[in-house]
Amino acid sequence: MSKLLPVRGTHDLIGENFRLQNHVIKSARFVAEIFGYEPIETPIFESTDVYQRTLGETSDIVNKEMYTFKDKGGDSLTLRPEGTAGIARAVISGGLQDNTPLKWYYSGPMFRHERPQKGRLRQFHQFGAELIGVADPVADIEVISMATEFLRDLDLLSEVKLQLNTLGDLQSRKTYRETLINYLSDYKDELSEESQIRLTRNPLRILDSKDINDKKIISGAPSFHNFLTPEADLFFKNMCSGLEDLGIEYSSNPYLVRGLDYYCHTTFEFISDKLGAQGTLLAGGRYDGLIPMMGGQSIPGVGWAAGIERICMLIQKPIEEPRAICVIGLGKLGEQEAAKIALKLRQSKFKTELIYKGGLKRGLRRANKIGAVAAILIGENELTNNIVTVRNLDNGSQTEVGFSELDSHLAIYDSATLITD
RNA sequence: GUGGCUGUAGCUCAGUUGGUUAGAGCGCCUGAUUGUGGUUCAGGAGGCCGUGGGUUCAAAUCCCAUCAGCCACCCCA
Repeated sequence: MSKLLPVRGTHDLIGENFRLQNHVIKSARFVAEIFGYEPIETPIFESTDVYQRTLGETSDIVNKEMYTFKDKGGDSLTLRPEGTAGIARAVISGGLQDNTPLKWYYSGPMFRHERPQKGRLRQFHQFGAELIGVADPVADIEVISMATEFLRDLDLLSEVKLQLNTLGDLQSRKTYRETLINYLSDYKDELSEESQIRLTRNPLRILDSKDINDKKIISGAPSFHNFLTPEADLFFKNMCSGLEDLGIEYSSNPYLVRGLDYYCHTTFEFISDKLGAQGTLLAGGRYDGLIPMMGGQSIPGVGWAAGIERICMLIQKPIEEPRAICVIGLGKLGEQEAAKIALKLRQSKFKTELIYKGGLKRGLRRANKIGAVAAILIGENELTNNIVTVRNLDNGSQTEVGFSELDSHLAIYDSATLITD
């Protein structure tokens, strides 16, 4: 047993797992490009206050989950725990506030110091999309529609459910917050320990408590939707009907409360029941207050982020990769020729595996192990006759082919072996 | 940060009420085939039984501690 292990909550991404993640990210990029979004990459760490100011003083992310450190100049820096705050910072830093709408997508690692469990890591990957500068619900609709198409392309739409809620505008939230505290105070002693703390810090979050008793109390609570200002109510209704027009199925969950402070109006989550306790695989909402909160102009935004690892957990079928052609040279001259042929194949974009050493048997065994479609054999016979032997590894048939006809002969394997992107 | 479960070969796991050289399957290596893979057969390598302490004539097995992993709470993608 080695003592050299990856840091808790991190792991190495190798082979199939890596390919699967790449596949998911590739699908997401593809959809984002189709929707007219542009790629952006912000740094993996930011000044600590980028997150501290925006995520909310009461959020757990700020309170206990951030990887914060001082650099050699004494500045407090933080490994990004999520993507949106950094994007908002980039809007301001880049002087892009007059260039709206900004339509961006990003992907990369995020860091949170949490206790790892199923679907929860300390370094994990997100893909996200942001639409900045559009106050109308068309933006919310587009962004949700994009998430839907992303999941459809991955064949996951039947596995997930879309839940929607509105947090209203500031006015709505303020009124409701008071009403809720009023209501819950009567039950204060019956609430779970955690919810009693939430009551003073962030009462809205009691709404999505998992505690059975809390749920009972909440079911009698006044409904948020009755406290929406007419504007907020209209916003939500317009968005819902827009989703319906696009044939997007959703259910309304009045208890869906996002954890981060900058959300307002729309919140949504795509949820699966196959992921254990961490059922949310893609979530987002509207954050009109974020950029002004950071000192920028009053620019609205909507967006979402998807947990790549969580999405990967739902994908069962293996990713199809091109199969290789193996080039096996025998003897010194054979090996030299093999290297030349391998390069030619590679220049023709065939996935090519050059066998470095060992005899024919070893070479073929390796070819079989990596699932190659064919092996090209170059030994004494071939060298003296200026040919190569092409062995079809699926049926064992062999063909002798002249050097010049090799490319055209291999065309029969094109669909299996060519690397196209 | 709190709780529950689990640590035996590269991987997945057996290991009876403590008892002598700790096993299997898969994988790996060699050979049956010195120019022919996948199947088969024969053989081989690989273990401080997570770590440290304790009980005992004797510990993979019982006790304590510690570390790690998983799952859950919390929170979130």
